Amino acid sequence: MPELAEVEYTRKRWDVGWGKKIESVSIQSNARIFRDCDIKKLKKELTGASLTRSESHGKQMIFKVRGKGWLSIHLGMTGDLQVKTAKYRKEKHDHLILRQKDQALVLCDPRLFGRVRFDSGSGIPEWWKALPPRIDSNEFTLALVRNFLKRRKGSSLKAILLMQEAFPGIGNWMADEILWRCRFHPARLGGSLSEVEICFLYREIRRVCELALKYIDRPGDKWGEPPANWLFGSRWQNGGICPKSRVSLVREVISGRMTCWSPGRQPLTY
DNA sequence: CCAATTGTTATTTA
DNA sequence: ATAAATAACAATTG
Repeated sequence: MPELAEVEYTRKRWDVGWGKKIESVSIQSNARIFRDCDIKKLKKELTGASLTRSESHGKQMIFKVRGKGWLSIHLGMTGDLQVKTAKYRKEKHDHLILRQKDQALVLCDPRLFGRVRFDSGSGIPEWWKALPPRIDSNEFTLALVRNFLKRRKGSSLKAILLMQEAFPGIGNWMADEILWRCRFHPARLGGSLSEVEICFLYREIRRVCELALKYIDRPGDKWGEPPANWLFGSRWQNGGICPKSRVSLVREVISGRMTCWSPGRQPLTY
């Protein structure tokens, strides 16, 4: 479910717990999301500590645990962070609950594709520093995109945009949105783009990320939605209409992922 | 019972 | 050997 902007929104949900002591920690210890994690250590280090700051990077989130280390969370497909009252009772898919005096910080994840880890030490973990350049940073350059397309010249554009080692935070709906704006068929191969088309792709990747944050990551109990003239609002229901060309949208599996595209503006021509 | 799900990764195929 | 495709992971919903 969550892509770059939804992750950023969700990360901030726990901001209300900053600096407040974690009185107790409850963990569903056999959950798959802890597969990279020493659960006993996690519980020991979090109990009595407090969170002091956090950030996100693509689909990853990290929380600083004062004096102890770093808690990081990937939400997978169905993960969510919530804030409940102090008396909240654990529900079926809750896996980590940080209980504070006046509230409970809850991680729930029905499908368990998420991932939790804990790193000791005061400096941010090495693996975090080694993440690929954020799409909104100066290090995310046209040359980076050009080289990556060349390296993956035999893969579809759809598959390429989903590769987190180059496009951290882009997921299924954002990939479709970018290709729809560029007017590229999602099955086109990475090696088929002209220099001008690569520039186009680069620009729309940056723009969709920037605008997704603007529309989705806004204050309130629920994240926002992009405007009605995006593909986003029409892509899920069958028989959706392309907001630009007014043609019926197609939903089909491309490179193993359900993909929505518009025959009215995304021809499969090179 | 069958199909489908906004993510990642191990395994298989080419 | 590499790159790309596919299956698998788990749980729920239509």
